[in-house]
Amino acid sequence: MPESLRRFKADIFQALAHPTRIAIIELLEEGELSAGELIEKLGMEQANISQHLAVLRAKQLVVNRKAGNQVFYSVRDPIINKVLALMRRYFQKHLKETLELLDEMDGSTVPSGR
Amino acid sequence: MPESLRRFKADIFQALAHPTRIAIIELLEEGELSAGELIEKLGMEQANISQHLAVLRAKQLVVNRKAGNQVFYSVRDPIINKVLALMRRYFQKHLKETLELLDEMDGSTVPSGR
DNA sequence: TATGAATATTCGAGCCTTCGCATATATTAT
DNA sequence: ATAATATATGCGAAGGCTCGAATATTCATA
Repeated sequence: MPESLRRFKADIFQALAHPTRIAIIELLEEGELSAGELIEKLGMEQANISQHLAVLRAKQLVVNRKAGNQVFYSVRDPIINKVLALMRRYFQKHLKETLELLDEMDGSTVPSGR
Repeated sequence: MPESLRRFKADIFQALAHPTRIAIIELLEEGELSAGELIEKLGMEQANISQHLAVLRAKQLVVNRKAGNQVFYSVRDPIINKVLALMRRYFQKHLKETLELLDEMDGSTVPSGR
């Protein structure tokens, strides 16, 4: 497999390699949402979300549809949803180690039992 | 879903977001290989491959087994292979647009046309 | 213990990404 | 044309990632 194709895949993973963008895709799994709705649900800066949407658009992970003065986004291909679903399965399968990893990587997340 | 879990997923995607690391995982799909064999097959700097292996290890995408003075690597969970297989399907499905994307993103990949 | 082979780690420079802020564009209504 | 709302884009600082070179570590063998 040529390097350029690997870079193409790598770029898609790169687009998914941000918590906010994962949140966006996961919100869109249930159906299309306007930029404004995404901003509201995520509770982040408008410009910030818009930039992340631009990244997802550039890699064509999402498509947008204009309606009036709003722009609605949706996931371009359900394969992407399947990828995220697989990741959820992976996460559940390795839950214990995941929690330990999260603990190591970020002390603020896993204090005591709970 | 809490932010920490999204970051966990994002970190895994981040680990996959590099052409060399994708090449490593794809080589390992067919069975375990030693670090030296990977270096040879990939034709890159030893230190470079070792660093990428360290990233994959840190995110637990690969596991390693020591035998003598060699270290053999293999993919930890076939789910990861499935993810890459899905990406191959995604690529094939959108081949045309992919080529256009590659063209836009990196002029060196597409010879003729424009 | 010393030596060589295999692998890992550290360090610094350059590059890319992310965020916040400001500004620009587009659409609708008045 | 102007105001109001929705969305996008440009810019700069801070932080993170990648590479190559040098160094360190581990193991087998003598």
